[in-house]
Amino acid sequence: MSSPATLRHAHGEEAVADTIRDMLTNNRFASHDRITESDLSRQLGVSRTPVRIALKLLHAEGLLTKLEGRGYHARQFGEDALRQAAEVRGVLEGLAAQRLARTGLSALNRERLEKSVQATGAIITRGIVDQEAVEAFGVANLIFHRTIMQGGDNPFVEDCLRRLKVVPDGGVGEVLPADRVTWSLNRIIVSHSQHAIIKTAIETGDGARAFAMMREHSSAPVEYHELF
Amino acid sequence: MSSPATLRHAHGEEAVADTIRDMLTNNRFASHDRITESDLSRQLGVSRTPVRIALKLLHAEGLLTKLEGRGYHARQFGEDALRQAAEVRGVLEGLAAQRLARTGLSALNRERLEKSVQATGAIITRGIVDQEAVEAFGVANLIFHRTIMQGGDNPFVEDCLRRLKVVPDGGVGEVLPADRVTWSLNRIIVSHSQHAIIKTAIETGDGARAFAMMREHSSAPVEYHELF
DNA sequence: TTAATAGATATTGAATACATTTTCTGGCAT
DNA sequence: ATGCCAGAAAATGTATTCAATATCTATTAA
Repeated sequence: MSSPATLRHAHGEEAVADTIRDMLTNNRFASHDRITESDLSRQLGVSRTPVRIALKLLHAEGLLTKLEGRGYHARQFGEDALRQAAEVRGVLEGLAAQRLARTGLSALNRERLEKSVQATGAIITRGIVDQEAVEAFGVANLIFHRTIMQGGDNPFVEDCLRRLKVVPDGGVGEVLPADRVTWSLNRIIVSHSQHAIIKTAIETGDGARAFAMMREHSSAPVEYHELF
Repeated sequence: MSSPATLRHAHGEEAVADTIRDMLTNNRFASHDRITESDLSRQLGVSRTPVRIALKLLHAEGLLTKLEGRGYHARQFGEDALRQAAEVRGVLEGLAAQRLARTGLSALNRERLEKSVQATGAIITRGIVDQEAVEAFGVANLIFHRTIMQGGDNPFVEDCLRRLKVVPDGGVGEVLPADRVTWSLNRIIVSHSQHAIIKTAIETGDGARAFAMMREHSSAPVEYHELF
């Protein structure tokens, strides 16, 4: 899935931003590389104007740091960035879960959570942690988190959570890749149990429990890999 | 403090964005006004290029909604926007306070909180709620909230809180203006007590209390004006 | 009166040219 | 060696132009 150095979709200004964003998240720039409008415009085969706009947008997104007169750098995230992002994710997803517990689940959201929990349960019953299992878990996990995020029905929660995506593996429902974590059945069992508890808390209208468990679930796993 | 329809600082592309931002927050556009590049460029006396970039940035900030082919609208915030923003502010400031309780206060931050609490205490001792008192409260309140926000030492918290500023009166430490709330000594007493409790919780390292009280303090006041 | 349509208009997107500002570089004096 | 300075180079900011697309409007046919 290596993205080309030229534009995929010939048209569209957003396409330029998307392309550069991909280049950034795929570590196509070394940390010390200076990123300038002219360089990129040559590289992508478009004029400076759309590149200029794209760089400003990406800077506003937090993916680029400005070098004031010498271009941009790909923003570097330190060791603690993932933890910091997880803390924020925790309280925001917790808030969404709490609200959901208050307002009650729609039929659709209820089914989504149900399916997700069933899917992770099935992985555990099968008892084998191969690539297929990890992928299936990733899908179910994403559905679970997205349902809660959107179900919270607060545009600012979603807005803030979107900003955490600048951190590699820091987005909502993203699962640490196999080269960063050793996936074990234990980890899946813990996640599954937490999902199930959160679902129950929401269904019984126990907002405090939904908040606390969701917060724990969303922010702590960064530390769990010291456990298993 | 009516801002002129032309640019203040002749130079700088950011100046264009700042000017338009001011125009937006000062309700210089009717809700149905269509905002287009050409119109604004004429109005501000600059070419379309900087206006174009400014509009895209403001759209990314969430201040404008796109009309796809017909310009932008000034984003309208419904009745619940202030409450939704307050909920998010609550958990984020709560998180910052909790972290601060863990890591401990720097000498500077400790002094800031101390001064802020003393200032609000003095207002209560004086016992008169005139304009001077309200302004003094605003200053002390802002210092208190900013100290906690920044002291939490999590760039994502600050980043997310910054985004809440799109909501009128929704920013950190912003106090509802006199035309939206009747300021009473009661309200100030409640705020002061909460500040004092939060400060104590942080100083004694009681993270849970710091979180809970800060969350309450930052998100609930929207509802308090039904009390007093 | 309504619906369809073609031309006019408005709006955005991109490229180019130019201006301005800042940084980089090499040489010179101390 | 170190600091300073001037010219060159680089980078950004703005204006203007052309192109593409979408919207609006007036006219016509049913």
